[in-house]
Amino acid sequence: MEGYQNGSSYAPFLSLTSHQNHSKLEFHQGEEEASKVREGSSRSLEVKKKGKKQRFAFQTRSQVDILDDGYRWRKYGQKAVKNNTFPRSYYRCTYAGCNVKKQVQRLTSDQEVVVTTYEGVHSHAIEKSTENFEHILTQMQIYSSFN
DNA sequence: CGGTTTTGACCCGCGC
DNA sequence: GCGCGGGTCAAAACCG
Repeated sequence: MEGYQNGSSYAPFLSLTSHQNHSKLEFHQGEEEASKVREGSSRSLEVKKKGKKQRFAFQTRSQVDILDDGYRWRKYGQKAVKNNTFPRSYYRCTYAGCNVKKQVQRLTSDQEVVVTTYEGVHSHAIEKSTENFEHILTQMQIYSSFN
């Protein structure tokens, strides 16, 4: 992580935490993702991104699944996971060249708790004001599931 | 009319 | 080799 640890630049999505030192944010620096090349198929999709895939998960108490963090997301899938009655939604940043993914999941035990997982780093500025999301940050809790 | 959501199919890795 | 679990695609519906 270089460049956005002081909040001077945009973190994956937590730029607004610069003044909120209350929450300790833990980034999960992703490992290098191996190149995935689908061969022999009608669609030859190659993911040759060298790869730093940052993953970050947290949970909030919200009654709505969609947390507006200032970016524009396009939903590309929804799948139900085992051990969870509620489905998990997959979103993607619609900015060109910005392949940030985000996944929202709701706990089956606590229906009010929504687990949001970000994956990747945004390479562009936020369009909307983050005041809304900023308020969410104050109540959000870091999901310490990584080891 | 354009972008986004929806929803089932497809695909892939892993365990048995 | 097959089945399961999870992730993604893509075409049509939908909404401003």
